[in-house]
Amino acid sequence: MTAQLPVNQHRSYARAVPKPEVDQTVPLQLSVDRNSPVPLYFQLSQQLEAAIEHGVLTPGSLLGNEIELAGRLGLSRPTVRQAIQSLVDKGLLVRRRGVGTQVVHSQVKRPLELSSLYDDLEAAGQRPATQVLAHTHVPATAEVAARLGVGEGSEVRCVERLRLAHGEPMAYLCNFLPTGLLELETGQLEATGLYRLMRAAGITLHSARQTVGARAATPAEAERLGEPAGAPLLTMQRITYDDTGRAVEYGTHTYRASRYSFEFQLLVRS
Amino acid sequence: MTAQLPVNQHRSYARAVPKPEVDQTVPLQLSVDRNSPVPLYFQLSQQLEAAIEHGVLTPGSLLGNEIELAGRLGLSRPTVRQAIQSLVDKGLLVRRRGVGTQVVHSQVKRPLELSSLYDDLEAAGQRPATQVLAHTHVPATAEVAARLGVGEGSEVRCVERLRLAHGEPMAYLCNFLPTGLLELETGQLEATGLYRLMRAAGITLHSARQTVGARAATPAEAERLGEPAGAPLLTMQRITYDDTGRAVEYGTHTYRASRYSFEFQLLVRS
DNA sequence: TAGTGGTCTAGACCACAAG
DNA sequence: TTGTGGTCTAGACCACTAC
Repeated sequence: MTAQLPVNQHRSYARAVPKPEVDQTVPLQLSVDRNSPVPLYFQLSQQLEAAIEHGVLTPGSLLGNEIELAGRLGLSRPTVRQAIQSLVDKGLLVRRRGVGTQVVHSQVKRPLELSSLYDDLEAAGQRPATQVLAHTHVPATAEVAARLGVGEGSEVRCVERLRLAHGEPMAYLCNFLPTGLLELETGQLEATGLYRLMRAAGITLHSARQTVGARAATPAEAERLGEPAGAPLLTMQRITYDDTGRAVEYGTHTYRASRYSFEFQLLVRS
Repeated sequence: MTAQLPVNQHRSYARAVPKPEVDQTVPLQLSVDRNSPVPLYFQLSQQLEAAIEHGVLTPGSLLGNEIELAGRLGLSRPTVRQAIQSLVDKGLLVRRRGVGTQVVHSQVKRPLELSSLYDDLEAAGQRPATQVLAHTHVPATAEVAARLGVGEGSEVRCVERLRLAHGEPMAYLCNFLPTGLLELETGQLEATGLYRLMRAAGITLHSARQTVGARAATPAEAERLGEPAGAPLLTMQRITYDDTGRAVEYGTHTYRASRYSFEFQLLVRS
């Protein structure tokens, strides 16, 4: 099924509260395949997202109203709304009652993801490497037990790693995991990131609580990361939960502040 | 309208992949007021959220199925689904096809909000105060112009503030705003936070891009914040956008790492 | 096989914004 | 007044899970 969607372009102008102004209409090719196993609303939202990404739907442009769009595609209005809503949730579209649905103006990227240092480095073309400094089972200290929700003194897995990029140390990672959660080989830990291994083991990561701070490096930390003594370090502690709410990982990480910073996109909850 | 909702309690046990186990049933009081202007799905989601918050719905417990719940409350299934979905989006519930809807196990708090240092301090009972060090209009440097999406050299508002708690400096805040966006009195800036003033001026904050890092304090910065020279500082840069996608604020902040850290909750996008 | 959530329809009425 | 999104209904069929 295929439809030509007229898109009303909007040219913004300097003003405290800009009003939408309709300038022209651009045809937008949309279609859904009812024989596909992909849900119809998802097909539509992906096409709209691609159109926004590729600039076919320009920032500020108005989508046609939902009823007409549904009619053109042969879908019901709730289905079209579901597609649009998913993009509103991603921050790509804004709805205004009595006005319409507009493409957001800014270069909004992705909402914050549960970031993996390994993936971040790889995406930045930094060729990450990992040295496993220690991989043991230890009794949980009071702090670790509280974070992981296990009994104090019960056995937990402890992994200490040094993450490098281009052969230079970037961060020191210390992680604790409940025993029995997954099999972990030291070789695997040197080849990829912890989150990938957990996902591959069938663990569905759901949420995490993070604390980011800074402090001066101790002599041992400075030595480990190749920084001068007293250099500023970026610190991150994180507890990660799976979809049943169990804590599946507690980590204490220190990053060379001269080499790394956290960047993320926030959406204001409405 | 009132209904008794039976809740199947779930007792978890140590296991790599825990299965739900039904132990007992707890009645849950739910009702909706059809004469209220508050949407029905919202009334329901608020009551469910309160029940989770207060421990009436315990972590791991199963909600009854959607059809039955709809019948008990005299609502349609899509309305009940909308209520449940909003809590799933908040990370409070998890749905599993063929199983049911469960309360998440962990102490998941709020998803990440666009944080305001002023509000954070106030919520922590720290009695925040602000010193306005400068409040001027200046030509935009290339960096500020790029961040705010205005022409280089065009006039922008510049605000420099020192944020204190209990009379102690906590952070140095330097912000740039497009001119004409809102009226700002120095007195207002000393009484509350910038975000509150922007919201009060009718600006709908929508998203922000943040970078968090660390570095050693310069002598001037150390002096300003009452830290020794070379002390580690936590730095944050932020561009905030409104719902039309315009950049409405660009800020460069430095925090005393000994006094402040960022804490936030992440939900893994699914 | 039975029960669950996932998806979808074809309507309806209302609240809000704009002209 | 007109048009938009916001909410709601009463069904339907399907996919997945557990027994």
